[in-house]
Amino acid sequence: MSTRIAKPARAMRKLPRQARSRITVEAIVDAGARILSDEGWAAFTTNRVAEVAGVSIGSLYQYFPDKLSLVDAIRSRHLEDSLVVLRAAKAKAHSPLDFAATVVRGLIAAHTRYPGLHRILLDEAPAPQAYRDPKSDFEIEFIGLYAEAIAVCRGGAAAPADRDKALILSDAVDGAIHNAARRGGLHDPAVESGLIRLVSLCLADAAGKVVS
Amino acid sequence: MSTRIAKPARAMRKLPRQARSRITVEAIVDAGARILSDEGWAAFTTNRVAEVAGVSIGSLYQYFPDKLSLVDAIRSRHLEDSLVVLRAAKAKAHSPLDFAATVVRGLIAAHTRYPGLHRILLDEAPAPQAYRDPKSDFEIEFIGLYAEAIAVCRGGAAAPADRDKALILSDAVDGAIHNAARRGGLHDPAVESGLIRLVSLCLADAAGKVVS
Amino acid sequence: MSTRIAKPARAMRKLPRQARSRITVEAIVDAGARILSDEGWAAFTTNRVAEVAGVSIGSLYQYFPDKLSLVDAIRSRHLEDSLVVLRAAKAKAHSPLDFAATVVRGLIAAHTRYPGLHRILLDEAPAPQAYRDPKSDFEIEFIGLYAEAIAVCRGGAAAPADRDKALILSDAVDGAIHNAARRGGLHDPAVESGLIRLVSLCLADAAGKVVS
Amino acid sequence: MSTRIAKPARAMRKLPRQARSRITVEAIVDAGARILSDEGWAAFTTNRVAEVAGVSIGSLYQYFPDKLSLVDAIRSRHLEDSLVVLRAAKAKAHSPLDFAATVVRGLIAAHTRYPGLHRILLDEAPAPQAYRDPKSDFEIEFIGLYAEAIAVCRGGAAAPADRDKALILSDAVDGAIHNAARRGGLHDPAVESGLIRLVSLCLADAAGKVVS
DNA sequence: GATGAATGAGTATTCATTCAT
DNA sequence: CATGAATGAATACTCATTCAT
Repeated sequence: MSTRIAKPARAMRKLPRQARSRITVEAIVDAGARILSDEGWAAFTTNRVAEVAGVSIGSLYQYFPDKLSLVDAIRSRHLEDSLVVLRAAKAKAHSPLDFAATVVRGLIAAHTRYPGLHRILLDEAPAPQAYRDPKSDFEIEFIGLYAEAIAVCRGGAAAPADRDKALILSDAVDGAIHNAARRGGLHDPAVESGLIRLVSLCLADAAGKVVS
Repeated sequence: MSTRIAKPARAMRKLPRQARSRITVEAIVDAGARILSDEGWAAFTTNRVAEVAGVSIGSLYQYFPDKLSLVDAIRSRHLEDSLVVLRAAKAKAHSPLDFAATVVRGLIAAHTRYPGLHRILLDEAPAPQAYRDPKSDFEIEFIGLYAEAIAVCRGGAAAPADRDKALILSDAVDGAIHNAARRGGLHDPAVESGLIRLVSLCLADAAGKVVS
Repeated sequence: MSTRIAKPARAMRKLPRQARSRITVEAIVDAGARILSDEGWAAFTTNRVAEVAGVSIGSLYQYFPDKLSLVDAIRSRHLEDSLVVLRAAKAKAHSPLDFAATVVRGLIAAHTRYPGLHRILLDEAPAPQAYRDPKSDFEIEFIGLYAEAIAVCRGGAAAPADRDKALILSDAVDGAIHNAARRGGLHDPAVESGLIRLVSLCLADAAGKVVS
Repeated sequence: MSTRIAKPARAMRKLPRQARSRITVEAIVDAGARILSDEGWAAFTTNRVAEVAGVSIGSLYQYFPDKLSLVDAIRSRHLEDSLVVLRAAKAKAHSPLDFAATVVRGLIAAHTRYPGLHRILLDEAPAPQAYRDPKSDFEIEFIGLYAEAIAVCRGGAAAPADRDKALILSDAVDGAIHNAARRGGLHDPAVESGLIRLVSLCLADAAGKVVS
């Protein structure tokens, strides 16, 4: 969650069809993520990524038309993780508390994998145009999942206004998670419980219910 | 809110004493903010800032030891704006709805002045060390104001747990505002009303009350 | 002789493996020496060196981490020339006069190739740390050759005190050659004969003999 | 010895006539020498010199037309010290050993005062045109004093060839002293005695005598 | 396809020098 | 005379990207 992107505006130059290619691409993305996470945006140079990936700079450009497309690929991975969390949580939306707990714990876990990466992606990496694109596949599905959760919670059909509320809720959770990560307080129990409370409160309210 | 900073780690090289100097410094900061807002981080070159400020590059470096210190100066301005909003809202904290409306509208207004600036500051500009410092003067006062609002709302004395709740709330509002700004939807009425609802809900809940 | 250095403290960034690379590196060092010799330290700009070498500035930095390392490379060449002279002269050390004549003429010749270079290297180019290092490979071999010459002249074994005398003699010759070069009087016959006389006098004296 | 200069090519902009002016000029030269000696050539900026001298940069340029003229002024001081040594030694030239001891000890002392200064002046500071000028007042007197010493030692009248020999001897001593200073071995007893031996040897030889 | 040498536009920063006050 | 704010040409060095091998 957070850096909202799905279809990278700058797509990969060619889809890796052969096994060897796919391995190369993966090595590059891995190296990039590791450098970004461990050494920061300043150390994230295409030549260094190629070196760490054990690949020549020429090969890197065989698969990524430019530096930004590499960042996008790294970012996309993380967005997918967030989607997985939301998809899993939707099933529990009948109980605001269960939904909230599942989402919050899942997102905290997703942000724990590469601790440094998200801060860099958020604070230092230049965001592509598509970044704010509300029309991106990711954005549509992600907000849609929140909206469905609201509908499920209400026990009725989905309403257009649900998306508005979903948007606010999604953004709020995004801010809370990332700012906690920035502070290094992602695993503070008060953060988890406070955020779960916020989510269940909002979900219930959006669904026309009241939480005790 | 958002980019949390107070005392710029990298201070200015020399304080402008004479009137002429102060004008120069102001022109530089203004030019920097304008470039950042209108043209993005990539165009934010020290030489370009000096040019737009109508000042020589040497003068820029007379007052700012390096590029980052200029970014800090620009950032500090914005943080002060956010503090002003919170200070004003605290007085209305007895009514969750009034407090929420004042804070949300104030912050939206504060983010309207330089529409592009905050996204750049958040997404592209490299953040200094102090950025995540929960011990910064700004952070302490900002969170403190939220916590006091909770106490006022409850009608009792301030409790330590108030700060935890204030933190979550502050971060959530931060995320909602900035993501809306990213999308260009900062003035969507649904955003304003939805966020006001979120804030009053959380404030009331934190104060042990229930909102109808 | 003069600028005493052997292993450049600041080594090259990468060793040129391919033939193309070696040519590039050589072109850069050549261009640097020519500029230093003909136009002086002030004109010795990395961009200018690259231009004269017919190479891009990027290529220069591919092989030399910074400007100083280039100066070191140029300097090393010259030191090697001086060593060659001393090595050749040692064989004639049984006769103080022959040794003196060989050394003096050889050094004068070595300083004639790039007339301006040595003055620049001595007077204007910033000297690296290792410059005064008496422990450098160059210094050790260079002084050692003088000391051996003293021993050979005496017809006995090498004594520790020989190094002390070798040091003084080496430094004195260094000063005489370079100051003559500064004056443009390197080829004045009086300089050559006077210096030969000085060297044979000192060598004989150090070896416990008397020159007629 | 060494940095040969007398009449600075770039003279001072105006001679300080009034007492206040002279004090200012002295403060500037002092500050410059101190910075050069303590912090090196890189720290030797006109603005910094002015600051250390407690003078405005404008005032510095009132007395020195440019940076080089300041360096010249600092250098001249040192040359004067060397002249004083030679003048004192001339009286003892009847004894090669006495002359040699006086000169060597005096020069070593002169180079001890500002230990760092001479290395900088020699290794890092750019030398002005006049530097190698054999026609400079300093050079003429300095070499003349050596030549006179030779004549005195011989007990006869001065001969033209004496200057040639004086030149070599002067340059050799220069090299020995400065290289020892570079190594930090200026006070090594072996250096002093070795150099005294060299000087008396050459002086006696030039005067047609033999030293035991 | 892979390689890595080469490119060169671009950037932050310094510092000698001027000149309005 | 003194001040110090302002100037801006100059420079070392980086790094995304290309392309000959």
